[in-house]
Amino acid sequence: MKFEAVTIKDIAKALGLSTSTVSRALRDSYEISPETKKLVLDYAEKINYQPNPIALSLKERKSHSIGVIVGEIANNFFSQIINGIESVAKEEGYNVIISQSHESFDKESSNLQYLTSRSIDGLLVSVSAETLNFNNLKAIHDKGMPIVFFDRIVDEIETHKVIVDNFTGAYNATSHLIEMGYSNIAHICNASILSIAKERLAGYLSALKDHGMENDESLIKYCKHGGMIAQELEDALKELLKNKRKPDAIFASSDKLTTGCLRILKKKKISVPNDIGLIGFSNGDLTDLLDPPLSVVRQPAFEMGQLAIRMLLPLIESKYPVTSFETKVLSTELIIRNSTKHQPERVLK
Amino acid sequence: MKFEAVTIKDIAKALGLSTSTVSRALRDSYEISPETKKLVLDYAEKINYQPNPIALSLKERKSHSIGVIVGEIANNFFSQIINGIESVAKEEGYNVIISQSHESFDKESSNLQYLTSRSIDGLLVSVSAETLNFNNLKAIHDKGMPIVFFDRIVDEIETHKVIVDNFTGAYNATSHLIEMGYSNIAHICNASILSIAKERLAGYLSALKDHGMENDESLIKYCKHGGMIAQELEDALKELLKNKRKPDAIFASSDKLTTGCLRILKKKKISVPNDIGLIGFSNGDLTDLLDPPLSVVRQPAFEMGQLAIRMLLPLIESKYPVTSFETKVLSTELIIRNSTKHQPERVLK
DNA sequence: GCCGTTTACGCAAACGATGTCGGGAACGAT
DNA sequence: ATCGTTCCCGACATCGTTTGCGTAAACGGC
Repeated sequence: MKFEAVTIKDIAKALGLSTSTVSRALRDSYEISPETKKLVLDYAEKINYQPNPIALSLKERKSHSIGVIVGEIANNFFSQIINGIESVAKEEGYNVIISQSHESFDKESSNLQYLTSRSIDGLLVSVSAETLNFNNLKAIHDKGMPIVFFDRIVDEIETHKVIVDNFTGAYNATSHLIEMGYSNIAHICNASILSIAKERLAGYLSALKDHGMENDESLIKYCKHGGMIAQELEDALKELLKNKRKPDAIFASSDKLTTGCLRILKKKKISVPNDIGLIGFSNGDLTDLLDPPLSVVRQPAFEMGQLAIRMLLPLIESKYPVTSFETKVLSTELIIRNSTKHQPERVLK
Repeated sequence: MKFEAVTIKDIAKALGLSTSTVSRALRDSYEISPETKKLVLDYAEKINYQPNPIALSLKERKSHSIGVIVGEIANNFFSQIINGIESVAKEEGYNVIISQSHESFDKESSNLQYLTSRSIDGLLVSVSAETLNFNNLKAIHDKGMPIVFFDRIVDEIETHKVIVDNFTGAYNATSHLIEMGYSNIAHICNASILSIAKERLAGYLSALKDHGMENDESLIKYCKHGGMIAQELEDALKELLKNKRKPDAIFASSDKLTTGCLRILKKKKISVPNDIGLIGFSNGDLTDLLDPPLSVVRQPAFEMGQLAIRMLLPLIESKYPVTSFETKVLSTELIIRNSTKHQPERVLK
């Protein structure tokens, strides 16, 4: 059963005008007399005329839709980003089509394929944890599709990018742990190929070094599915706990890894923060209510989303290929709560 | 800068054929000779031809997009529903356009307006907490737009609907509180106009009655913005705590209200579950890690999403108006954790 | 009264694809 | 040789809208 819409032709017929006249009247062209304009406008209003966006898209070769690829919308970080994107998109008359990679390379590829086949005007992408090569993205970009990367960027593709200062975020989180008295600090991160994983690892290492602590490779664990597969995190943690240098604190690199750690530690009856301190990147809205309340590195996700689309639109609307690109870097915020609070030694003081 | 796509014309020109022949060859029409078909198919493959969905939409007067209106995607309940919707949509070749009401009637109306102007084929709706009248929805539905309601349905509009058994969910939650020894059970719910609020209230009242407890109006509080405005929940709770019959347990009607209660009670240093027991509808994925772990009524959100779109598609694709509708009711699940655990009296036993 | 200019509108092509119709070529049957 | 089929394929219209161009009518200047 279809939804019958009124077209410009209906107006033309009803008023005894041509479609061109109606079209121009609606667009307030100088070629149309004020009387005719009023006639058309009033009638259009009366029958609630809505221009058909599909016809317009065909004519303009622009769909006014942009595709967004995120890990999963259930993740607060991404849902906040999407809110930022949508707030701008709506203002500017763009549609947003969201697709989720669920951190799988295959899903990401098929989403990419799907989105481009749906003729979108541009793409906002945060690559999945599993992504090993960027050939698909590169091919699409080379064909002229405007892309802006956010969060998990791709160095190999030259375009605008929006990230946070992952290095400093990780540096501060690690330094905080050190200052709280933790000395064997483990780091659980995403697949090592990811930009965010590299930067956060570097921040972690730099903080250790600056505080005169040595780097111990056995305290660094990679979760190449970003924690989407529960087992990989469980294995990583198991290895850490069996490690001859046993960690007394964990810095986790993502939302899922952080809360995942907490869940496993609880199951193993390991007390946070007394046995092990825990801090991680997270934009969850319940971290303050957890047991214990989590110390987190928070990212300005809403702003990232806004910025990303604000950078994308000029690429879409530019008549000539853009050749100069920039990478915007936003700051993270360190929120200290009880999960990194007291070391046993400190309690005794 | 635009993304130049290859069209059927390019193929026709390159092969010295007409566009109609190419079109038919691609659609494997019997009117085309096997040789020509192979020629066209091979060439199309080679230059990676993708049919333009916009042109198709214009021709077929179908956009192959459906609109979804939810409260907010940051809410796990809704993001799970969306996952369910997308899983089916993708299979069936439909696009999903998500819009968030943020529980505001104005935003819902403008989203509705926006979605219909984008020529969608159908609509999946869970009305906002603030929605006072359904005139907009009704007008759109009367014009022939297929709509399926889920979660928060609208009785006044006759169409397919998907809900959970809110009555039983609430009944079981309330009964559980009673069985745990709580006797002054408050209920915090959404705007009283909402279907879910009515049904859950009824379940709550019925459980009280069946256990020989009397209904006390002063223990029932409505949050007409669904907890989106922090103050309203804080006020509701303040009143409850000042009430002459002071509640020793709270049954909250939604995710946001449940975790919101917990946050406020913590701030007021009121212990859950010792001072006050807490249970609520929630699909959050961290409720087990909260302090205390929350007892919840969980809804099969993913299935609801799948069911909703599965009911919508026939409405869209039917050639004649559908006049017979059904309402599917799914079961909720009661998950018992510590937030409803022990009453002081019980501890002493 | 002739011509140039302005005003106000219509015609038709175009965007990419599909579908209806019609027709040329090849073939067999008579 | 003529006719009827069948097989392939092209011309054209169409979906709803915009836009370049053409043009009739009105008007003003001399």
